[in-house]
Amino acid sequence: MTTTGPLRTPRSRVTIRDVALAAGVSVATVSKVVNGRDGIADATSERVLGVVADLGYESSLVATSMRRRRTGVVGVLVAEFEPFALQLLQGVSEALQGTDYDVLAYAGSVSEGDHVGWERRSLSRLGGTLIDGAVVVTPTVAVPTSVVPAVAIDPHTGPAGPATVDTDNLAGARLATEHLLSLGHRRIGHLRGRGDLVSAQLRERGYREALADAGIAFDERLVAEGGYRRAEAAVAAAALLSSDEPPTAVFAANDLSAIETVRIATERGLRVPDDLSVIGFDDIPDATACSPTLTTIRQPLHEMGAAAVRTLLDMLSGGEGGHVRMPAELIVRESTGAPRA
Amino acid sequence: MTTTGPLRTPRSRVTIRDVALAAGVSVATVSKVVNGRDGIADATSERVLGVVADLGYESSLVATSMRRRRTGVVGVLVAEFEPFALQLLQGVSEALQGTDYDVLAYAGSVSEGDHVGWERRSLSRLGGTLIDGAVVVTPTVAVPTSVVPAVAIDPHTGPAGPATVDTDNLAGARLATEHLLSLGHRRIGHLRGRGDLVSAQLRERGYREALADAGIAFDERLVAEGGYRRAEAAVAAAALLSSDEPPTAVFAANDLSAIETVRIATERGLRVPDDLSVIGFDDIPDATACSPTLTTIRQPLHEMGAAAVRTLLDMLSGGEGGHVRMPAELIVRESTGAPRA
DNA sequence: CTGTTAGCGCCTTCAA
DNA sequence: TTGAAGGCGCTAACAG
Repeated sequence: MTTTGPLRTPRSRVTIRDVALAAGVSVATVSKVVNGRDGIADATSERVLGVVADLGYESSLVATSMRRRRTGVVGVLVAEFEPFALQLLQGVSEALQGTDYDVLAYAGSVSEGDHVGWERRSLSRLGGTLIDGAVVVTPTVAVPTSVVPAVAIDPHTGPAGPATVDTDNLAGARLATEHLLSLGHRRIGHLRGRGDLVSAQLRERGYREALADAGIAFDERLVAEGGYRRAEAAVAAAALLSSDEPPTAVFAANDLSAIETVRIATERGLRVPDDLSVIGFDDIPDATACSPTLTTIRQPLHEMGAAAVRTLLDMLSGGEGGHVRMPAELIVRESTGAPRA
Repeated sequence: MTTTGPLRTPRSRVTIRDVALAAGVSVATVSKVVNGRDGIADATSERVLGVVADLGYESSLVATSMRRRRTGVVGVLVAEFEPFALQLLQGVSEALQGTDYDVLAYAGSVSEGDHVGWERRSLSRLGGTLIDGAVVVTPTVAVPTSVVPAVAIDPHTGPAGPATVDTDNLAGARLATEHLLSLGHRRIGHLRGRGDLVSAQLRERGYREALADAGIAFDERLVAEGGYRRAEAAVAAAALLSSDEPPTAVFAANDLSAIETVRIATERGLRVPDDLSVIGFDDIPDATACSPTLTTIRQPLHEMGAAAVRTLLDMLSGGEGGHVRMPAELIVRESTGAPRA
């Protein structure tokens, strides 16, 4: 820290040129040696490799990918590193073990705010150069596939575009509602998800259909806007619970909303599940960490990640893509029970 | 797929040149407009911006970072996307909200196997170009800081190098052992972590010290090698439980090992915690998802991620780095209880 | 105000 | 068997 000259050179990274210089060969030769191209004398090769080891040279992923077609890296593009995306990431990563692909995850809207269209931006910025293909998590708009093969997981627009993986939201919502019905509930509330998302619409439809099948009339007063988000869900839950005839059970469109509902109910002195049953959707890790643990509809996130990888690998070798729909599963835990009396 | 000519041009990504061509200006001008440099006529600027929007142009992160010094991206380098790393990643990501840094996570040994030294490789490949700084999760060797500022979380070598964040492993292990002692256990087993890691050594030392303080002689037969890994831990747990005088409680060096221990015990008809108490270390999400839920020593992973970010940001603006040690916390759940009779 | 020139680090022809 | 030249997409100097 003594010399703060105009040209700060903090022992920059070792480049191919440094290796070439030290080995007394040309840059091209080093490149060939490092990449195992043949047509190099054994002696030269050894010498170069020695220098490479000495200097700790590693080719720059960035420079390499600019010049080469293939990088051997699959990108997982997310808006934000939240539990849902992280589970998916884990599934993707596991499925990629044993292949010759590395995984790179990129959160595109960390510094930009909730900018809709982050997926397009990320895909353009990374695609064609850094990554050979992408798994895009919960894209808000159609994923352009022109830049690089991409498969969308749980796309907000439903199965549009060449390749998607999602969960059977309709069946899942029916499962949730039927579970509450089978426990004896008749006044069942619903906390909607974000109205502009296909998944939320399907979850509400499943709720309505299950009610109809059970011969229960739909009651608009039992439904509120949870928006898939904590804050919004809290307000909605409070409204629902303070109505004249509050529900005895609530189906929240996702676990985040469900957890908020439990919190609000508890604050008001209601016991879950004795006074109020709550069921969520997703089965994020928090669903088992909260108290009481949350009954929910599980989306098989790991398997979805793996399915996305299969589709992507297929596309990378010329395949067409396709749509995969995973089953939803009811996970009964502590937050649901029979209504009182 | 009809024309497989020598020059495959599958609607490649839109480059700055396409924009320049379409707008009838030079490449440099487009660059200036896009980057908000001044000295451009309003008319030109507007026209270029129009074309940019039309074509959906986004600058390539790779190309940009080759030319520029700063990329505005912080890298989180992990060996593998497993729960521990993912929690940390979430902490890092949250702490970076509101700054103008994006997050990029890279798993360096997915395609390469357990190659020791993945951190050096990843750092060299990404550093200096793609990322401005790095948070390296559980590096196995000293992290070279020459390429780019880097802070190591839970380094296997202990607080070496310019910047690290870790948990007080010694105190944590004492907490764990003292918890079992306070429940009345006297024959307490230990599943070691990987012997070459400082964290594992400290955890064993904490265990021994706590026993000594309680006046209990150390018994080598109550200790086995769990290696921090599922498979190895299963074997070790089986050995421990089938000894002549099996322990009534086990302190496993991490949650993964603890969960395996519970599984093995259950298989053999032991009830946890009635017949055997088990305590882990880490508090990964699985610790609440298993049954019975796991008593453990919590490492504050989110906070550690945040601490790493603080240190890194400081280094990025010329700071020196430093060592942060976080407290460990006992989380009592269902897997521990008093010994029978 | 705008275009030209010169690379960033690397890989791939093509000559020598 | 090796080296020189060109260029991937972009930006930072410098000319015009």
